Amino acid sequence: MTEEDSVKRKVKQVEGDINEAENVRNRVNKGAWTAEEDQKLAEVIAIHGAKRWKTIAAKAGLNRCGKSCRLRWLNYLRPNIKRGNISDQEEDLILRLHKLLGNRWSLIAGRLPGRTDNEIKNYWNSHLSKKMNQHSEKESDILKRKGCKRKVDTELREEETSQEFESSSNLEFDVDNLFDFSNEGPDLEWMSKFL
DNA sequence: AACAACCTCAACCGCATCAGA
DNA sequence: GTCTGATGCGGTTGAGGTTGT
Repeated sequence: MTEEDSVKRKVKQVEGDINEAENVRNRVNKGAWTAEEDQKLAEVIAIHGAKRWKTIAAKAGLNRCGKSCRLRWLNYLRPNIKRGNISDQEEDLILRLHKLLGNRWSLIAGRLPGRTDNEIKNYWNSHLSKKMNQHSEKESDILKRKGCKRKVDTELREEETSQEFESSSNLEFDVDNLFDFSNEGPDLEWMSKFL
């Protein structure tokens, strides 16, 4: 694609965004969903399937944009959604997958049945990122003081905490299944080969 | 009791990519 | 090959709840 094409595309996208923004200002509902909206959306999806979100929004008589309907369905209304209480095993899985994949939340979520990318992203940002920071701080602290002949009690305790963190990661799960990326498309084939 | 600070999570936004005409 | 609308993704925001002072 030439630079000119890319500029044209950009302009179109901006125009589209402006239109969407105007729509939003004029008529589209925003903010928290009501039980009534949820029900309407679920009914329409049951009939027409979870695709053509703009049409679904219109058919349901919701003053919502398609994007909003899609998000609501995927993160809240979809069947088999697990809510709350991420288990230790799930947390461990998230930590490992994040180490491997980075912030590719949808891929990570794909390995955690019933969990959404949004939920995992939120959980990471509110719980795990802090935990990781604390963990790495402890590690660097110990490294700094490695010259000391004797470890003081507190340092030992910190090491124990660190070991607890590591050992809590030794929960059981199907590694082969977890790290089988063969169905994720060509961009992750390298990972399958690598593993 | 009142207020501020902090935390959580649902929802929105902007952009990239896909798919069909 | 190009255009355009639809979809998917990750980052960000903000309302509401909780905790601390």
